[in-house]
Amino acid sequence: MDFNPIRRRKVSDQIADNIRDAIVKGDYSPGDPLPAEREMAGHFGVNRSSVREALHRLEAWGLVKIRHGAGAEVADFLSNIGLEILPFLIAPGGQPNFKLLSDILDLRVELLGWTGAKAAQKAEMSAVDELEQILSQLDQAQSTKEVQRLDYDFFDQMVLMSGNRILSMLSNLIRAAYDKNQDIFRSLYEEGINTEYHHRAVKAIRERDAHAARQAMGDYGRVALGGGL
Amino acid sequence: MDFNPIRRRKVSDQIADNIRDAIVKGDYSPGDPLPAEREMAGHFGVNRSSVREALHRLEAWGLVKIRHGAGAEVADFLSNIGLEILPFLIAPGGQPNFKLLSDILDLRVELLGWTGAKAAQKAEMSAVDELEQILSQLDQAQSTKEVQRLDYDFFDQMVLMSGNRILSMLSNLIRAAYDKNQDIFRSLYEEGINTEYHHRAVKAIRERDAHAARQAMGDYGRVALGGGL
DNA sequence: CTTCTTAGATTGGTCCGACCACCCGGCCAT
DNA sequence: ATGGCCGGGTGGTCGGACCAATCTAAGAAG
Repeated sequence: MDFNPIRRRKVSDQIADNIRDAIVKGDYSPGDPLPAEREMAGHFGVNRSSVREALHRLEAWGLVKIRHGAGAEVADFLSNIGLEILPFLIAPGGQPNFKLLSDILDLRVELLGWTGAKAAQKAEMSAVDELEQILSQLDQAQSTKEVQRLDYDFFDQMVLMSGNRILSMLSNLIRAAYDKNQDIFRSLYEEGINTEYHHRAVKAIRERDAHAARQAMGDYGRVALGGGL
Repeated sequence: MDFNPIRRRKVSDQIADNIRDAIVKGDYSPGDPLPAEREMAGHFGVNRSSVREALHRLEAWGLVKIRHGAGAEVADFLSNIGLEILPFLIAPGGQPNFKLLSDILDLRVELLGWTGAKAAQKAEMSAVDELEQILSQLDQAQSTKEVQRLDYDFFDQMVLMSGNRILSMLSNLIRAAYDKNQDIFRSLYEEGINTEYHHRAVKAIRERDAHAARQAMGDYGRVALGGGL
């Protein structure tokens, strides 16, 4: 038996994806009115309830604004938008948004350094062992894909060690953005990576040297990631 | 004209608030099953559609997980949760979550410094003028509430000047968390604030001295904000 | 006894049609 | 020009029905 899995998606999910893509691709700009619920339902050939559900999900994500009696319109982008749709903003319609990408990398570089420092202050030694284990796997990794995944795992583990929950949430979002656009970020890893910085960071964390850990991770972000774009 | 606004809330909004509060207060823990939609509808005396709408909004925020045929359960908190509900996590049931508060302040201090540095690099001079204007208002402010608001405005303006959109989104979320819990954060401002750091930061930004700007804002975060909790 | 099957009950997903609440624009009397 | 009225369009809620996925427990097979 070797059939493809049956992919069953909720109607409302598909509708939501449809509208979301249309918005991030630029078919609708902030302030533009969206078609009425009844109209969309007719267009898609589904019940109005499903359209409503989709529309309300997009509203919860901050993409659209719904006003009773006056219809729905595209919300003011990038000001109050939920970070959940960040992954979809990175490459709308396949075209990478380089300004946004560089913003993300900038922030990540900063957070890398801080995360290293915090981890050095708070980490349990058992967690450091796990971090070292990930690093050894990273050293032996063959494929680009594997290197990419382990590099992210390394950062995730460090975030965990920092003990800051907000940072965890934020890291999850950035990770989601990376995962959904793997091919775009892959180019950063195609020539392999230099794990010298990782080793410096682990050493610094083990010695509880926050300053050195910050330096190591910050250098890594600037040299390995920042230069790639 | 000085009337109070008439507020009319959607049924589904009230339901969503109800369930959200029950969850963040701890009446339901991650993994716990929620009552069935039909049951809730009967309990609240509303139609099932409204309950569904509320439930799906909470799902979009990452608070609950809905499985077709198996009911809804509280999602694994704080791992994949949307940052939109951060404001409600700060003081569930009126009890401040000090661990979370300190996490937020920690992150804010770090971001303050970075924001200052970025602003020094990228800011338009006209924006610096606006920043200075906010600061002069801050110097003359009388009430605690006013000081609090202007201090936030000062930071917001600097975020704008940094030009990083991700930082803007993040800053909006933190600001929302502050606004919804003003009374908790007010204690930080009750003895007035020392605007020395603000002045140092403005001066550094005007001279495009990124290092000095980072130092000034970082110091402010550590001394004025970090010490209060 | 344990394990597997299966039928029924439970729950979320979708649909339909109806009505209410609200917003907007145009028309009219003032 | 102003305010009030009204009608059409829109989102919000309702109730009821059926479909689809899941769970549960009784019964069959070993």
